Amino acid sequence: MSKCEQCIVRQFSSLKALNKEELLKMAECKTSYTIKKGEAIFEEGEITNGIYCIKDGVCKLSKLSDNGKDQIVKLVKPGELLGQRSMISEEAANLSAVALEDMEVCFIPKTEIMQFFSENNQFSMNVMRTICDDLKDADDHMVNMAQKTVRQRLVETLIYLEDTFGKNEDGSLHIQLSREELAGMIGTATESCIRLLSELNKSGYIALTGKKITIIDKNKLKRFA
Amino acid sequence: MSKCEQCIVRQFSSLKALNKEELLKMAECKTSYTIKKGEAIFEEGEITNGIYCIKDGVCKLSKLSDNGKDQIVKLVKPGELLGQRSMISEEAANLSAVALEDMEVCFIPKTEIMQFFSENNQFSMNVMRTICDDLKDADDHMVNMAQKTVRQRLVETLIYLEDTFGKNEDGSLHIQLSREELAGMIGTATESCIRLLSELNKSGYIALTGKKITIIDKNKLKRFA
DNA sequence: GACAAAATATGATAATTGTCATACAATTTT
DNA sequence: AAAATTGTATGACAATTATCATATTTTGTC
Repeated sequence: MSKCEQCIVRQFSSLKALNKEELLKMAECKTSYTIKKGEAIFEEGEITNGIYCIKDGVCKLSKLSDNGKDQIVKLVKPGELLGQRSMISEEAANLSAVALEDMEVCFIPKTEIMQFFSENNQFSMNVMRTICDDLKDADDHMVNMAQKTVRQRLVETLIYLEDTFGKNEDGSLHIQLSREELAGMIGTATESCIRLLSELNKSGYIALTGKKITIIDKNKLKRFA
Repeated sequence: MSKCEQCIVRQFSSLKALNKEELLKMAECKTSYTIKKGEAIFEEGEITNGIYCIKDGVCKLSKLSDNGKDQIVKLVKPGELLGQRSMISEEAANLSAVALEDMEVCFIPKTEIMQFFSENNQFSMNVMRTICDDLKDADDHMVNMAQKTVRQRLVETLIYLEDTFGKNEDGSLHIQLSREELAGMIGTATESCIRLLSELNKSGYIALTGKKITIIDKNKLKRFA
């Protein structure tokens, strides 16, 4: 069992407010998991009874719509926590969490977290702030979905992916999404997504090499949308 | 200055966790306002430095999109609190709050609320839970915006309005929204909204009498969408 | 009540987006 | 290595939705 005290990603999450004693307690009750690309950490409707701290890898949070398509609501990076919302609301998960890469996550039981809540006010405030940030992002995202065209959403998503997850040495987006997943992020049909990528490619804003996507001129792309 | 202790709507908000002493303190520092229909409680970008408790009337929370249209993110009823998110995140308001009816609201300064946070754990948990509920609603709303047609969104919004705000004696929706506002809720052009209402009217699912909208058969309408 | 302004309604048309079909490429399985 | 499966790409077409123009109705103001 590894020590939470020495875990680097913890510094980036709400958990940074925990003191030594609390970290030792947490290290004792946590469970570590390895999740393979494509596997689910939890699924919509599942009761989780705790939260997951992401140590390594990226996952998607998505929801199945009535039309059978999976809408991706958020991508989650190392250092972030998963399942806080359902735990606090005492509800089943509203979203599914599926690994986009191989992942390492730690599970911390609800009882433990609830105790931190009642004893460590700074920790509570951190969690609250994180959820508030998520709410702002969700509201903004919603407005974009409602008011922007598919092309605008695609362009903004590509820029977001580069800014958030970085590029490979060859300049292509580091994070690997299938066309279907990209379509699920921007909220459109897979074919429409492919078609628009094609168009951006032909116009010279991006380059497509296999599944790799490279943004050629970010500012030009921004202005175009 | 009226007593918070006797305020009925308080019972429906996170504020129900406050004890007698805290309520007395709050009554002393709160400010009551009357807001006329169409007036703003606060605007996007404004620094609020506290929260508003809605005593009477309904308001819309909206955000101006790049295309110049106002997207309505949420409607807020008596008993609910406004401005919690920006206060906790220590940011300017992300949304504008504009009265849809004449309103009565109370303003409670940030310093006061922050003290309740640190001294009353139940209150903190209540606020957290409310924000978690908002986040779930926002995520679901986002998926709907991304995956459903304008017709589906209109139908679901009409049903939501009846379920949430009730009907008049004549059976029409109690809450009065302009066509532009309704379009702003479902995320579409005003003309498209009007056209679809017309269509639902001609098909007998709803009745339009002036600005009044009456749902004729809720179940049939649901099935239609 | 008359006028101006705003809101609602409808038509015509264009643009966007989704769906279905099919082809091709890449990946996995046998 | 061949076959099967899956993912990507593109064409053709239909459906949805936005935009612009223009009536018509309602509301507010003097």
